[in-house]
Amino acid sequence: MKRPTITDIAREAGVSKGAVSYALNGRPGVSEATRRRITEIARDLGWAPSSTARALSGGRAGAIGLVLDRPPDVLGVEPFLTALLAGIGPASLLLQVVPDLDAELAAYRRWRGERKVDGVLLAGPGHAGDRIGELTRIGLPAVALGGPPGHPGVPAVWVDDAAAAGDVLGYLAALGHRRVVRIAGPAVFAHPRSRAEAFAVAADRLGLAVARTVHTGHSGEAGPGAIQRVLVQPRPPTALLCDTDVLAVAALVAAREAGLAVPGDLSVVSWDDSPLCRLVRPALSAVRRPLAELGGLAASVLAELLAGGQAGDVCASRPALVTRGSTGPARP
Amino acid sequence: MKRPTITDIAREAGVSKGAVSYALNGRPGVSEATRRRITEIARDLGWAPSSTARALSGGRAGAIGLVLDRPPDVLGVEPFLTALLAGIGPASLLLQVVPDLDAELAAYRRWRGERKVDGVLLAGPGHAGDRIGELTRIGLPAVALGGPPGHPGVPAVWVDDAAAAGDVLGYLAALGHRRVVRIAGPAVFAHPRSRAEAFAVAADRLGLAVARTVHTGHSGEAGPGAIQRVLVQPRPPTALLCDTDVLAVAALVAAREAGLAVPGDLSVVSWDDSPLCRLVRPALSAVRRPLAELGGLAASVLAELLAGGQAGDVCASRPALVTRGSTGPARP
DNA sequence: GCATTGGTTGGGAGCGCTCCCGGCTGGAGT
DNA sequence: ACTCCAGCCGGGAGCGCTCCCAACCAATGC
Repeated sequence: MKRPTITDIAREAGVSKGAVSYALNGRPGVSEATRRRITEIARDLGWAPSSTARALSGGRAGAIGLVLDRPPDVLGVEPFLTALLAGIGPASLLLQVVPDLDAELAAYRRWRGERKVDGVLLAGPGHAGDRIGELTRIGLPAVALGGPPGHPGVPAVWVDDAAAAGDVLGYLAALGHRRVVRIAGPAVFAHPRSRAEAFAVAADRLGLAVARTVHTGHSGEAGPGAIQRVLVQPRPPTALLCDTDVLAVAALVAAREAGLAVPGDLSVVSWDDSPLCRLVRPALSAVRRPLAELGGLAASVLAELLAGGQAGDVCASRPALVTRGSTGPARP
Repeated sequence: MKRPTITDIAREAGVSKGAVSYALNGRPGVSEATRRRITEIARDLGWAPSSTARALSGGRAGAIGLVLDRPPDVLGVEPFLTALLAGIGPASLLLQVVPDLDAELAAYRRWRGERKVDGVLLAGPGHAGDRIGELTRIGLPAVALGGPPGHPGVPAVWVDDAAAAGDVLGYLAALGHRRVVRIAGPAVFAHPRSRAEAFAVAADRLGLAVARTVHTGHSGEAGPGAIQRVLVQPRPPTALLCDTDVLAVAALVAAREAGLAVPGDLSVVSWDDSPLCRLVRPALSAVRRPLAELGGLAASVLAELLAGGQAGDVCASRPALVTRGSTGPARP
């Protein structure tokens, strides 16, 4: 019950290994008749290419890597991971979870040294430029998920935050909201500065009275406290735009504890949709980002980069605003 | 800037490739002095073993696989995934997300055919026995995460549900609860039947008046509705034990809509801890399963299985009950 | 009829590693 | 001083594939 190799096929077909290799890889060098015959024999024998042998010979590993840098309590990474992975599809994705940046870089170095992956996807909240710099020094091709764009050699694949911010603020402004605060947290697959800019630009265009951004810590507990402080200040916002679904739930909790009705006194929008948004009451209005598409794009851009093509930054399709029960007209 | 190979090291050290191989793999055949010299040169040259070459030669891929069978709306898989991965550590883990069982089996077959992985971790809610059967037919060594135990050739690694059920029900009984309903959902890395039995046995031992299990659908929306029906029946339960954190949040929502106070009228326990449990109000009492440990155990059991050892079922350390605000004395 | 061309095909050298086999060396035994 | 048995080490085959090179073939152009 040994697995067949191209040598077996060659012997069976009465040709050489080389011919079989060319035939099965669909490249020129064999006649159409021979190719068909070889293909047929390969199918009959149940042949499948040995990825290890191919990798050794071709110098490519045939896999890409993704390291999740996960300080223990950063929330909200997970729901997106599966969407992303679903988008990547059947490409071989080597995954590793590490506690900090050093371990992340060590993982890249190890993968590079052992030739386990051909390239990596850069993910997670707040990937600073130095991470990209170190990565190019290591010599691993990479694609940055969620930006930042404009980095030479490391194409970014991201979701259009400007469009999302425009949609959300436009919707809120139409409901009469004039004071909107953004709660910034550890958003995944999104570049924090890009969101900040998008928010500021959209607010400016709409002429909102207040459009601040409040940063919460990265810990799980920091969210509710920071939000509560925002809500009890003089002239509090009438709407909150939260970077993650978990922060939005925290906003719901904080509002209830401050005696504010949602959406009567306060509207809440999550800048990330998830099953959790549908589950809570009131259900959260949310921006649905095309994460599966993002994953697919990232994989194909990386593939093009590996093939030697000059891959550039690419933006996924426009995110959609899903309105549910957590948003309503501003109290006059 | 070519990467060094053992041939380079051999030339540098004035020995043969074979000696270098033995020296660097710590196996007998070279003297201690030579070994040290070779090791030093390898370090100076920045040598790292090529996993592909090693895989080709050794017949081993050096990676294990995990397929997530994810019908679009099954909730609650994600938070555990990262914990599990963190536990697996630096072992190479090939991950793929597929839409259904057929695709899952196809992925196994492909991995097997291309020799991409040496074995797989079986995960996800409700892995039926036929999945295991098909897997052994494919010929891929596997370890079942969360059970079921007692399957020849496919060792199970699981968390002690019986202990958890005993702890939770003992705690609730001590608070005066006599009617407890378990809300069963798509729990991950847990065998559903094992939980059902554990729950029944523990309830029986404590002599509880009511200890039913109510099954919700696998969809995200089915949870709240089913829970609501449980709460409005005559002689409703005074405590709910929910299989997942998301179901527990759904219980909180349902209780509020039914006008029940938590924990005044109803206690809620989540049979899975997560950051979400800490975030909501009241914070959810929960069973904390040692998932990182589970991941580590699974990886080591699989490694032993691959090494030819006769690996048996193994149970992770006892889960801990974390009490928070969602549980209190039963209303008399 | 002969050299030239373009398309096929066979042969074989790697890719970097593991592991077996046989030759070499040293020290102990007589 | 000679044999003998270890322990070390060099040499090389093999893993399954890719890809280069040379040999071959038929058809064409003169």
